[in-house]
Amino acid sequence: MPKSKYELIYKDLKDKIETGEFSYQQFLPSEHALVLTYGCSRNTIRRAVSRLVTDGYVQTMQGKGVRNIFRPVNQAAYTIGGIESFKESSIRNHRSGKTRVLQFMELTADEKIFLRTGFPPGSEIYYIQRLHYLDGKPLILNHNYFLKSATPGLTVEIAEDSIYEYLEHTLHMTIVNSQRVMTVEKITQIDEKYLELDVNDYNCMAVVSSHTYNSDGVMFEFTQSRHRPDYFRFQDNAVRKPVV
Amino acid sequence: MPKSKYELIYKDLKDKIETGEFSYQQFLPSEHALVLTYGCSRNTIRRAVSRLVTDGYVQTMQGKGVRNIFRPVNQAAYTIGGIESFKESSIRNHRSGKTRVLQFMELTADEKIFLRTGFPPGSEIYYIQRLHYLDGKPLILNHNYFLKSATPGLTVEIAEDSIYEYLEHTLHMTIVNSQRVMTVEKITQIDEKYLELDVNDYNCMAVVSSHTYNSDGVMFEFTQSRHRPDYFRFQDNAVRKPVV
DNA sequence: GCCGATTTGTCCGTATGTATC
DNA sequence: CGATACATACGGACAAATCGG
Repeated sequence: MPKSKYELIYKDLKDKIETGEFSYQQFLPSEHALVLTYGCSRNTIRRAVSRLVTDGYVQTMQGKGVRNIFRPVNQAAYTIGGIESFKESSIRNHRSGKTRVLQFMELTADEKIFLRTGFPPGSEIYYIQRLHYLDGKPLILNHNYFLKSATPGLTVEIAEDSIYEYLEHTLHMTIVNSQRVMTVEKITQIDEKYLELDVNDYNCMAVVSSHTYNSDGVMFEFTQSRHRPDYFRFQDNAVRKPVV
Repeated sequence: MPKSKYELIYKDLKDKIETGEFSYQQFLPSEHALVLTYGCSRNTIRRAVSRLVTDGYVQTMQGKGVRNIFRPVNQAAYTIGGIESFKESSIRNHRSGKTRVLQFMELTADEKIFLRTGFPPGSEIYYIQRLHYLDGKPLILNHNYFLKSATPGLTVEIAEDSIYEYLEHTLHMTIVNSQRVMTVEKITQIDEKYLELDVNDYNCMAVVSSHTYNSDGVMFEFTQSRHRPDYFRFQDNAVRKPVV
């Protein structure tokens, strides 16, 4: 599939920044120069550059130019702002990921599940408990709740590989956005057992809860990810906006 | 100061969504209709809507429309993606915030500080320890390192009010972006003392480390924020991008 | 301090592509 | 198929900030 022009330019500039073609603190070519280089309109350049800004790769300054502020140390681990499956981020970080399914069951949402997940009572749900290993170490314990009507045909085999791959490639679902909340919670006996934790060492952990939507506007997934505290690391680039 | 047109439209739509003018899952007026309503070009509408998308307020769907997916429960606490001072977020959440300065000193960066903060050895630094109270409860313990050459004239009085206000309004600095990393760490005796924690209850906490840049491309601040685990809550909206 | 050249920021109008209904 | 809606792309205009002469 041919990508859009601004995405190609974005990717090209990103590569050039990552490979050090522009040094730290150096200005990129002006928008006008990039227009000539890529043979496109200024708007298209600006779209590509604005993605680099949200990635924290560059900063733009009116009257001056676009400055490279990328430093290679940033590559590490998980980056907030995008949605990624465990399999995808493992590959991106060149690590070997494995997934073990601890539980796989179908259930009907009751009041208690409604309060936890937001799925209305009576909804048919797949509940899956999975353990994600990175380089042989159990790092993340996931409690997944999938709305059966939106994600029919889930199996243990799919859950062991990649549920997102199944949803996107087989069911042709389009995953759009995910509302996430990060908190710190006490570890449970289940965490202790499967993540090989010692409650005398760490007694709490990072928990990421997410409500995920598809392009039909359906909230089809609620997931609670429980992360080993000593390996948890989330990155983010924040942009200062004028106070509204 | 007159804001730009797309910002005004963004704010207006955001208000209408928050006050429930559009119900959950309902479609907003089409871009064309909004063009007529606001008397502007379609590009301008699209810029406003795209900010709502990154806020997680709406999702756009080609051929269909723009769907409202905002739910009031989202208002809570701190939202990732923007840079906000403690004072600003207190006001935004209609809470009473207070700041107490525990330490205020000037020092010269050595190798150890360089490794922790990224400020090269020899840099003149303000080191400030501050405790942030919300509704009378100590919630956040901050270790601030400010580059003296970029932030001259800091005082205890300023640190008790708002350092960002001083930097932006008095020094006319423009704060651009902040690279943040979230981790979970063991609590220290200092945390225990000032945040009124009991190590037998929680023995670790959420830590947000940030490197902040101004419009001169200078990394002028390193801050480590240590959050009470039982009150820590960070929100985020992630948008699924096509795999690159 | 002023002026002009350069650079990014905002805004407009238009055309075409693609998805939905 | 046509109508509608969002997505991409182009070109042009002017504003605002920066910098050098």
